[in-house]
Amino acid sequence: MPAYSAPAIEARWQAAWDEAGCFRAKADPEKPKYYVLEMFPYPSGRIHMGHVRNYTMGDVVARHRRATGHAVLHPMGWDAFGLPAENAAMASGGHPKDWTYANIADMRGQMKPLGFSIDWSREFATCDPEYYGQQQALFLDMLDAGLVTRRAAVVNWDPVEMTVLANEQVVDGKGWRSGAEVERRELTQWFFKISDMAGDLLDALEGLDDWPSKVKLMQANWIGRSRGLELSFALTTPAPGFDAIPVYTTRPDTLLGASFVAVSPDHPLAKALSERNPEIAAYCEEARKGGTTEEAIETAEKTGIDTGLRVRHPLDPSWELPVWIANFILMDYGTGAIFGCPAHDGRDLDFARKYRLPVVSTFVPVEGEHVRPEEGAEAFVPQKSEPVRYVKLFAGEEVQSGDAGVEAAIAFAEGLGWGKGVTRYRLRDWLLSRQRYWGCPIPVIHCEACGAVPVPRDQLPVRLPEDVTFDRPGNPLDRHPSWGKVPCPSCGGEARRETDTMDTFVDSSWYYARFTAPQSATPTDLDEAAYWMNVDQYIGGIEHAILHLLYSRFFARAMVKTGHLPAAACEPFDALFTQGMVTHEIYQTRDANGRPVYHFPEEVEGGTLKATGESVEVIPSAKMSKSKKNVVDPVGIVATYGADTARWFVLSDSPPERDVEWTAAGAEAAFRHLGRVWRLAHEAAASEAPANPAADAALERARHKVIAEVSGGIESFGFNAAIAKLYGFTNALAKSEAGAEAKVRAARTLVQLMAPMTPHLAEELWTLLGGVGLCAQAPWPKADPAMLIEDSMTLPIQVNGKRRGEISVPRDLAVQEIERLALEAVAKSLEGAPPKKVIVVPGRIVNVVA
RNA sequence: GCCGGUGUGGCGGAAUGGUAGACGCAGCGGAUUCAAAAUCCGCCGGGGCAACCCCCCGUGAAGGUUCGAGUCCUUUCACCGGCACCA
Repeated sequence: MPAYSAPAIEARWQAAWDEAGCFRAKADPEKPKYYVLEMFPYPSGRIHMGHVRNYTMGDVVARHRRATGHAVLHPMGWDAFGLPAENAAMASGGHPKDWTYANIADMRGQMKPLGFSIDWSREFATCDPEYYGQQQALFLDMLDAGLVTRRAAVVNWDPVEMTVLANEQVVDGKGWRSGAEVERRELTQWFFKISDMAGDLLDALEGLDDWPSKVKLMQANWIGRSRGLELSFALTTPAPGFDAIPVYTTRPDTLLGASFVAVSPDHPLAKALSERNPEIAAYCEEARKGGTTEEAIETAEKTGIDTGLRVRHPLDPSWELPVWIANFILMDYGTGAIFGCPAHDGRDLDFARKYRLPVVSTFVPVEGEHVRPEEGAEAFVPQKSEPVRYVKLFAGEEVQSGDAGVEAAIAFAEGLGWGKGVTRYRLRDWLLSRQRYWGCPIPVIHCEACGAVPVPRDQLPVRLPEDVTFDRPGNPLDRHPSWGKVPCPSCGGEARRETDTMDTFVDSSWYYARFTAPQSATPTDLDEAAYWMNVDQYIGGIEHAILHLLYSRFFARAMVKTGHLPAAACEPFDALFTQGMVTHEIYQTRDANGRPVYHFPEEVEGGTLKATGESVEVIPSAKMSKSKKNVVDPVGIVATYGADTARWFVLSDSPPERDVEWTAAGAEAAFRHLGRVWRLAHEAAASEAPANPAADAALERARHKVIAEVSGGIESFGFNAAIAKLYGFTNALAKSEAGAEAKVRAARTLVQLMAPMTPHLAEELWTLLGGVGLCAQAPWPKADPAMLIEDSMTLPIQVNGKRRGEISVPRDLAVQEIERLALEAVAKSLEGAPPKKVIVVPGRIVNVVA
């Protein structure tokens, strides 16, 4: 028997699959179709274990579906635009294009040896002009359909580099390279009008039965539908151009607890006041420092400035409230102005305490002790569904839920005409402009006479110029000598190209549709899209739960609206699975100054550095990252153990939705197990043992059971559980005294069930065990239901919920008889006392209440 | 700060409200071997007991619902993901 050696077999079977064209996606009217897609990778240049895990899961699904008679589409591509390519160009002087395509070639070379059943003929990169040209066509159609708009938006501005920064380039409120304090600055930008679809995007979540409920919940909270009141506070102090401040509130029932009105530093009123009042201007400038992220704004210390203006309370003409400008009010949400009710909002309370503004409770709990916020307690913010007792009431009942209070307040305000109930969404329009080079150019030409004019479709794609340099900060498109100078398509006069490129989320919002016809001369081919869409199973990281998935759902709707997808594809992903990360321990020593120094796992052995013998500190597992050096290179693992071991390991130890910790011992164990299967298969193939009726029947029973368990495990994404069952069946086969024929049959089933996870090993042993053709093309085994039924079973007996014995009974024994046997079995524990009650859960358990 | 998730032996983890710890790793004992590697067999949550039986404790912490809770509810702690220009 030859020893198990992956290098000897894996390349050979990959060639055999290629030659047979096993993985070419072919429409077949005789078969149900199945489209399985994993989120495509960013071409960083190296694949990592997270990729291996993600694509292995998709591959298991794809291979299993092929075996169960589906026409399968399983494509791969590259999410190839983005910042890292420009950063690399700045750091080492190359060109983003060269860097990106070289990385793609490297990564493809690292991926192919893993044996994924991918239809590589459909591969594309989003930076291919053939792809982004179609994206420009889509953009123009969306522009025509009224789905695109242009207006001002706030960006991170680095005042030293004079350039826009991405959020990740802002560290502690400062530019990552210049170290200068970042400012929030307004720029005119392009938007997709996703907020027009907010209601539909929210309501349609309900129909996504095969999405994780946590993802649907996160999306629902992100879209954030709220019912509230829009009202205006009339100014009692004159202000130029303003006689009132419109405010939106989701808690109009707390209006009698209002103690101030506050506007965003970006509010028109704040801007107007800044022009006349240097103190206010200075405050607004200060408040605009720091990054644009919601996190930065929410966690910053709350500050404000009293404008000196006063407004009248709508419920009491004699009641005046001060108007503040405050840094925690977002201009993007509602009207950019609020009324503060410190008693029932934590942020307002912090603000009120800091600036000694009044705190007035409007409701208290219905019962129980309650310390009011005005007496020093925390803000009282119960769930809106919870009933509370109103102590400052102007509408509805004294005791009512917050929801009822809100509705009563809205009805009251509408009745008197000083406010109106509105439904608002937290979801903002999708800002798609980026002031960067390495992205899809926005196909628009700006003409002084004609405005923003679409590039004529016959001039697409608008290609990125290649003669650009990255020796300075800022967008090379802006400073390119000739690229931007074009005649206006409308009047022929002098005009300029738009130099903004598209957010890379645009690229990944429709690639799933492009895979159905990747060479089409239009964005999609409707026949192909109608056949292959929707994606039956989408697999990727939980970090994409909100933005990528929401944008893709929006794009699918936009593509339906512009005629690029059939109506049925408006929800592009039928089923979604979010997998966990691959983690690893971190090995750290310290340099002379006590700063941490990280070491790669392969440099460490037995808690010490191989090179110097210095002992390392082991930090618990975290997501693999280059900076912490806790990465394991799949290429090395494949070279040492083979692709099958890597694939088996990433699926075996953890449930797929959870993180998995890569350990050298675990990889070793996976390899040993594959070797064991290898030996058992060879032993079975060489066996001449005569039939052994009892053992043969037992093994056959176990064979049917494992078919049922593994099939169910794969279908429900219980890959780790399926693998545990395969371990169990391997043990059963090893111990079995069955004859040669039964053992060969069992071994053949074993390798076939393993084939989705370890396809190369499976092919080799399939052939050895007399399997016909390629295992990759063999039909999936079926379990005989009759073989799955056990004749007798063990029932545990509890007394007061604690296990005190067990009985073995025929599976269809009458309940009375089970009860009698159960009482007999636990007679000792009952000490002669008659039981109060006996609960028999047929087929499960008996509980005696003593 | 806000939204979402996770927490079970030395470790990764299993368990439709029904025998907690399947399966694997590590460890321990044994077989095989001149020896080792490889392989095979057995044991393996904590405590009590001479001991199989048996008894007590045990699923981050504290309460609750239930005949019965790792699982459901409330509070709380820790860690992870997202927060709109990282992908």
